[in-house]
Amino acid sequence: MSAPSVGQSERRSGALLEYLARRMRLRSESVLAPLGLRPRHLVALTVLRDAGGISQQALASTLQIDSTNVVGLLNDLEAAHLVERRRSPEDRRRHDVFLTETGASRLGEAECALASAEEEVLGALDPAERDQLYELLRRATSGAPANCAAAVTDEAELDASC
Amino acid sequence: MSAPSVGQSERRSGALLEYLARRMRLRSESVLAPLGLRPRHLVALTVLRDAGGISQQALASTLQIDSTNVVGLLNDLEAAHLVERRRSPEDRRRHDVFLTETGASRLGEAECALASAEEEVLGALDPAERDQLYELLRRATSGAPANCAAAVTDEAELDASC
DNA sequence: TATTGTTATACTCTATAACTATA
DNA sequence: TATAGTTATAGAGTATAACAATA
Repeated sequence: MSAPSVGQSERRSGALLEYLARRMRLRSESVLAPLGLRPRHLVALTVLRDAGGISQQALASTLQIDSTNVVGLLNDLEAAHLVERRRSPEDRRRHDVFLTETGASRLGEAECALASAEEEVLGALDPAERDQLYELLRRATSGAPANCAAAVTDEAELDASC
Repeated sequence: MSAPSVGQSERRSGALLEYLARRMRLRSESVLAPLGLRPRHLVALTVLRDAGGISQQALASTLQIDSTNVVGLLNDLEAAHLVERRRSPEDRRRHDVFLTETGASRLGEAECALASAEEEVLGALDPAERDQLYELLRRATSGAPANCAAAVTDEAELDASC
């Protein structure tokens, strides 16, 4: 490959995101393994740091994974004492999920260890561009994840436009 | 979740990328299904548009997937007449892989159809920011995918720095 | 009756090992 | 002997269906 540009004609970010995320995930795996974490554990911990105390359902919706799989994910993390399930006093069906102190510090270590993975995967970008990318990703992921239902209804119209 | 920021303390893009790519993949799936494509097919086609004629090994290395899985991937795409395997005249062990005209136009349709998925997933970004993101992703993914071996050796030092 | 969480299970994706053919 | 591609197969990851407890 001689300086290839993946996806030029329609300028869609989809394939590029998939491509870059895969590279990052592969490199992250080996860095996270010594900490007993997998990439999806990292994402879950990261979400819980900001949204601690949410229910498993809400967590599933935020992570966009099936709620049945949240069970296993939390079983892993709880067994490692990184998160805690507390039966909600308001609604006894619910479990509120919290990051433990151990979990918070483990997450910090993980993010620290990820420096080398980023170094490699984002090597083509200079520090300023990496900051820019981080900021854009942060803003994009901060966006309301709840607008899915509304957006789906517009789908047909959008498709016709191009 | 009240305007959460996923990953603030160490400012690592890893979890954000994984998170955003997953959202994009999930939305892409339903958009691509009518075209008989899956997200990983799209990535493969996108790479082949720019690097047509490469061997299956090289494709595996570029896509960062195991070469055994390239077989099945290409079987799918070849059955749909989107790519073509040609026995290399120089080295008869090798298959050179090419995007067909059908493949190129199907890829165009797919990218077009992905507009709605992007609209939804990148909804928090304005058009200028989306262009900026696209450009950063394009540059990051254009970087040499061959430097893995070299970079791995530096790993230990980098880890110690933070 | 609807919802939260759980289990069991099937399906997809991916990786490992052994094989064929060319070099 | 080494490399390109293939097959078979086991392991993760994910989704679907049925169930228990609570609302």
